[in-house]
Amino acid sequence: MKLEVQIIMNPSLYLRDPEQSELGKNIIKFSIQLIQKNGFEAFTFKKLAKAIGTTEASVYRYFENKHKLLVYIISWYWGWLQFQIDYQTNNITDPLVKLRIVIKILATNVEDDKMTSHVDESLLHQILIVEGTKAFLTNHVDKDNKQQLFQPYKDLCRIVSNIILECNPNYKYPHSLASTIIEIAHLQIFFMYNLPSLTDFNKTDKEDQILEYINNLVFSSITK
Amino acid sequence: MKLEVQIIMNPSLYLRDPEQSELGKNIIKFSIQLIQKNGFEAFTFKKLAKAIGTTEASVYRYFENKHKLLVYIISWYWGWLQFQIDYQTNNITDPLVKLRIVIKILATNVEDDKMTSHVDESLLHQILIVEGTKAFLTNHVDKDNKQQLFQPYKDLCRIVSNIILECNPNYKYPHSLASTIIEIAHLQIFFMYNLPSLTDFNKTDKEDQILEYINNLVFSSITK
DNA sequence: AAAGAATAATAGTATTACTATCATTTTTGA
DNA sequence: TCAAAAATGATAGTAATACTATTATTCTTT
Repeated sequence: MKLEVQIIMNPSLYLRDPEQSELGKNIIKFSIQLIQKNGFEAFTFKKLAKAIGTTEASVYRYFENKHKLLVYIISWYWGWLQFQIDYQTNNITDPLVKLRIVIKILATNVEDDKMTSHVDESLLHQILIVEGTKAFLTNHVDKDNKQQLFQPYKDLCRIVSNIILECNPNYKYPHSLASTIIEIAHLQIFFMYNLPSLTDFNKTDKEDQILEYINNLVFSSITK
Repeated sequence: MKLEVQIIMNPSLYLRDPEQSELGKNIIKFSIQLIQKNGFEAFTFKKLAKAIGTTEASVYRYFENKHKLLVYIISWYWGWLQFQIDYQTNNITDPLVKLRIVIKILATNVEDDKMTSHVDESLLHQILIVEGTKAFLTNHVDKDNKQQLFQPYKDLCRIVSNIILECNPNYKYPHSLASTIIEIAHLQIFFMYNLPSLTDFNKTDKEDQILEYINNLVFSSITK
């Protein structure tokens, strides 16, 4: 028996649901590979079509444009992370332990999850580090937001902020701290690899150090 | 008598120094206006040329491409902030007070500085919030970094991290905390205006709240 | 007044970001 | 199982972008 996890996506993100066909799944799979490899700016539907062995026109039947496709795969990742958090903190009662687990999920590299056949979460995590904020750092963020495109991100933040409040019901900035954890984890990983003088981490024991830094930041702030 | 501050820029950023001519200064001035108004993605040299009343070819004599121009204005801002920090923390001996001033400089909106005639720092700050990370979140970050394009950002972080160490010589993550302060300030401001459910701030007393949040985060972490 | 530098005017190329049309293949459901 | 519908492929075309090249004009400097 093969278990498959399916993340429910906002239909505004696509024209035709990519989960419903082989071509659709290939669009997702090869997009992740190409964006991770060459970056979002260099990514075009023409190159994607060529990699898949289909035509540009066919890709356009699934996604309006490459930005929507980026938001799709990023939202997918937020949904998947939410599932990971639910799963891995299940049955844990101590909120401090829970928060520590959550931070680990948010701040360290992931392995490919075999429960999702056409998505490589490890590549996706690398995309999130470099391209994650480009989903909303646009001049049409308002329009996108009205279409609920960022709901999975908001949901994730809400879940994390609730755990923060369990740790300290009087903490004044649970949502900001949640979004801070997520974004700082990405930025510090990026800096460590690309602009190391902006961090205090070296490439041995890398993830552990970043984890320690974020844990220190978070726990000293909420337990003070 | 009119005092003018001049920020020294890395010559790799431009083909012809924009400070040395009227056209060059107009390129900077109108770039800031257009990027702030429509976002970096919608910004083109053709539109810029039209706004200035010159031609695309003339703009290309100053800057290789629009990304270099973005990095130019962003670097300019880092240089200007460094000057602000030097200036505003001069003669202050208590490092905790110093750090508090630095955080305020990094995390709140700025007013247009009359000492720099063709640069509107207030607009520039808004550009930094939305486009700042796009300077380095590219697939050519390594090449750009080797050309020292991010030196002003690194210098700024080093200065801030030194102040952090003055506060607590045993603090383990001064560089990471410095880059965290800068980036989180921008992100939280962006979220507050565009995706408020990712923050705990509302639009009254906005800057004060973000400042409080960052101060809480920083000081609880380094004084613990 | 001449030389040199900067700018303007214009044109052109390759790529990107799409849209449209029509033929072919695959799916489906009566 | 056969016809209709849906999905895909093949091809073409457009407007905008991101440049490069060429020549004419104007502006500076000695």
